[in-house]
Amino acid sequence: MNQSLKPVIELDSFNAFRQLTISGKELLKRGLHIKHYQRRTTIVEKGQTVSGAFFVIDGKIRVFTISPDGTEATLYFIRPDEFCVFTLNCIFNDLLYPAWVQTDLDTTVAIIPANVYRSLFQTEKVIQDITVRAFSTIVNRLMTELESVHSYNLEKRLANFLLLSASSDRTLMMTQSEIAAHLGTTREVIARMLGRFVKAGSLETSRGKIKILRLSDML
Amino acid sequence: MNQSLKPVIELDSFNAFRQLTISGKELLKRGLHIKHYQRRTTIVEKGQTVSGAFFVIDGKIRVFTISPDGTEATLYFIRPDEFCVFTLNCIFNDLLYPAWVQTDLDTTVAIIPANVYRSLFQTEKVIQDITVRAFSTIVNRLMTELESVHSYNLEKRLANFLLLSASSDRTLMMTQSEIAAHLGTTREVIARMLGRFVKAGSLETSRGKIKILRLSDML
DNA sequence: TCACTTGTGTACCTTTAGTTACATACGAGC
DNA sequence: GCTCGTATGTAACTAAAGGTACACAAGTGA
Repeated sequence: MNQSLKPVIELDSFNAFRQLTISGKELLKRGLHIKHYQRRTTIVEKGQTVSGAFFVIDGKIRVFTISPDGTEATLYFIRPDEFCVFTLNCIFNDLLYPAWVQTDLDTTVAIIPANVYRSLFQTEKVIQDITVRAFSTIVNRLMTELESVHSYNLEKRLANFLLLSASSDRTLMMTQSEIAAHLGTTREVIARMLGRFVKAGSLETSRGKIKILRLSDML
Repeated sequence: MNQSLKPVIELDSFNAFRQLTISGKELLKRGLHIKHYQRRTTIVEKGQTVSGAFFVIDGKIRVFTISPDGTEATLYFIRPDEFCVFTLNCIFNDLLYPAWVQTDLDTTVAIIPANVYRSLFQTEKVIQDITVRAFSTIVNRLMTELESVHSYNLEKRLANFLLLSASSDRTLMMTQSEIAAHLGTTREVIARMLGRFVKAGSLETSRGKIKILRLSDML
């Protein structure tokens, strides 16, 4: 593969990286790795050492925990143009990765080696800003999630999840098992709740697909 | 104003602030406010605008949410020498404060106005490092909390909370209602579980006080 | 000492969520 | 159309946690 060309092309397409100084760009270019993963690939496991900062170029990544009994629960998603904050965390504090990571779609990731990222953080204002903004975002997401876990019952959280996950045509291509994994519960419970929503006329379900009809009744 | 002396004294007692440049120290000194609060005082409410970065000098602060039905749940504590990350978050993103804050003990707080903090962040390496470290810490705490909420039942979380909160003599001066507020549940539930622990010989309880006898049986 | 506030113990009931166990439905590929 | 793996629907049961209600105990202060 002619990978040598690719990083350069990719780099210029991000506002963030375009604002680097010349020497910053040089440094970054030398260290950067681009990786492609297929949908539903586990790319990091809990306890793994982290080689660098993960930056999502394209696709979508899911960060989740697995409890002792095996049920998963999504902590947050990483979308294009975002850093995986846990990798930043590991880099700055020399920690092991604290969760599992899976691609949710076909995904392209840029990996900036730890020492390169730390150097850039020292000297490049853009990187400092991006870092702080990334941490900010994730703190908000985690807090919101924690708050909603303790404030709302599963039905409300499910409704909320459906609304947030639905595409613009109010459709959601996802199986009940997948939904259950996001919310940290089991398939049967989701089936029961979706059943109630269907009975109330709020949803239509079919195999691997949910269509939202009336949002108002759900929340 | 003869307040000008106080910040200087306080300032020098922190490693972090001692490492500031001369101009950084000047800037900080001009803007810094020191505030004292009594134990159990609500110092920030959700939705409030935040004037600056809160730094705990002495005492202990509790950051918590309140759900629609009125039950509280502790998100995390802030101890001496730590920043309140949510205030940093508000400062960098111009947000309203997302939770409630109460002093847990008599507490002294340094408040660095938003614009001063942002300036310092631009130029002072120490502040950049402190900021990132503060964010790191909180991301870890929130993630751990989220993980344990979804992985463990209330009894295990209670046991864990007791062990972490107990002083070195394995004693905890706290009422059942307070414990309930930390874990986001009700007093009765805590009473029931403590009752079970007592029956099992793991604890001794008296009014406003819990003594841990055998930790091993609890986890 | 006595009234009062605050904290504790506990019994009973309800709701919510997780578990077990099947029956059935869909749809891609032969 | 038929087959088979995967997805869904659902009923019955269990467990966990919250809610109600009240008795009682331990300090507090007039």
